[in-house]
Amino acid sequence: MELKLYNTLSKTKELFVPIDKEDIRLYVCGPTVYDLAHIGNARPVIVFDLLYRILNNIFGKDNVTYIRNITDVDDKINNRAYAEYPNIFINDAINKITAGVIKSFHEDIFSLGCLNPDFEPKATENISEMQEIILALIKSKNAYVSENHVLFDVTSYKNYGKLTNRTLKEMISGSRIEVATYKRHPLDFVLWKPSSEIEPGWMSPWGYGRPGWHLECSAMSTKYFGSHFDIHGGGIDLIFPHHENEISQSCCFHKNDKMANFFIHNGILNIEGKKMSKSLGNILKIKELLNKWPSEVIRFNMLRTHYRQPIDWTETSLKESWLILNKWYDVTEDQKIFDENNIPYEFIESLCDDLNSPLAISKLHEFYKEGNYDDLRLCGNFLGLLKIGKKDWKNWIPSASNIDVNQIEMLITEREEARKNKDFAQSDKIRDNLIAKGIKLNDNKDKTTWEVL
RNA sequence: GGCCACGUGGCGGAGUGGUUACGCAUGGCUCUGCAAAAGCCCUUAUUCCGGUUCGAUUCCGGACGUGGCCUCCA
Repeated sequence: MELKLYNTLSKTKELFVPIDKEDIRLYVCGPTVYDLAHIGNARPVIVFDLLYRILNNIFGKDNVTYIRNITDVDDKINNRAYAEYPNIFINDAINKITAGVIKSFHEDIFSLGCLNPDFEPKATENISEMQEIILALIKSKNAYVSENHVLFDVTSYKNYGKLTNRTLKEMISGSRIEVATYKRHPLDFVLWKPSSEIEPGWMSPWGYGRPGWHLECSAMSTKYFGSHFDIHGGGIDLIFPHHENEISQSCCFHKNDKMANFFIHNGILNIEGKKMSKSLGNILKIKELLNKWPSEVIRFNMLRTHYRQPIDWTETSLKESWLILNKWYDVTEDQKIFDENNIPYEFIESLCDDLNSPLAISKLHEFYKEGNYDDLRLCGNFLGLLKIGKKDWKNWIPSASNIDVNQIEMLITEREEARKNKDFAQSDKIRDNLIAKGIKLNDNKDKTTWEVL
């Protein structure tokens, strides 16, 4: 099976050819762990989980290595640490913050059905690796020391701006930031910066300080993957400066012309047509969504839009996602076990065309229509859907609700009696009372089921 | 200002140089104590203006519109 992927480097869809088909290397930029993950954070996690599943399917799980790092050096983390633990050493305060956020992040994405990466390195655990790169870059004159900072000299790398598709001149013309005095060129970026006594830091040849953001991915990808790997992924907003700067550092350090063969970026996510932002107060946490919807609704809703398109995250589309899954769950048979290697060609083929999940999902609709429920379930499972079992799906209730399942069952039985006795006034009264509580009854041929509105 | 992406029916959302997937909603029918659910069936679309072509929604150019990046936001 041929896999085609859109490569930001070339701005075209390219055939994916692994560097070594027995050692395929996928590196994805993970979260900065300053606060509970929001639904925008979930997008790359779900998208690259899908890519990981496809790579596993084509090349074999043992031949694919997936790394998703954790950024735990960041001023937003520092600010929380000062505020919440003012009386303890800053590095310890930070650990308390990040440990909690990481735990929560793991819970969230486990709920969303994402496979674990093989490695999940943290910036704080790779400080010496980053320092090694800095030393080498200073030696090779790609970096310089200035006012206790170490900066990367963007003019020293001829391909700077290639990923972003902009020249240095074009970037400066659009620049709105004030240029720090210690920079030779306005776009030079920090590899190491000094920390005050109250800021987190590590000892280094350039004094007590901390690394710049971009450096961690160069250090961690080098550590696990060496100088050159297959795919580097992340959100589209990471193209500049993050990935551009990573490429500069890594290529100068390794004396390479490529860091990764493919750069893949997912589109942004809006909430009800608006960008998520603190000022609008519309930052939607994954946990909030998990309280309101079965987790597969969230995952399915994400996959219904192609990963490179912007996605508008709305209540309406969540409802529609729920409706479709509910329809599919009606025909699943939990006991059946499938051969995972027997996935229909047309389904995988859709996914192999640059992860065209909407087209792949249309195949599921066709399977449903044809009554081919085995392939529906098999392909659904591949996408991480239709996995929880019919009973769990049907009995799922929002965690915030005060719905009493036993009471509902009792009322249903009571209503059945009334209906048998043709006491429709009574039976309708029971149904209306439940509707008022947000529970809808459906009288199927054999029995009555209920669902939460 | 620079760079980039996008513009498809009531809504969501794919593909394609020649009958415009798929879903949701709407409408009709079947079933049903009623309602719902379920099943069946049907209708509606490629922003505009040029060009290339026998033929363009698809390729090229332009206009208009929307959005992203140029700030350590995924």
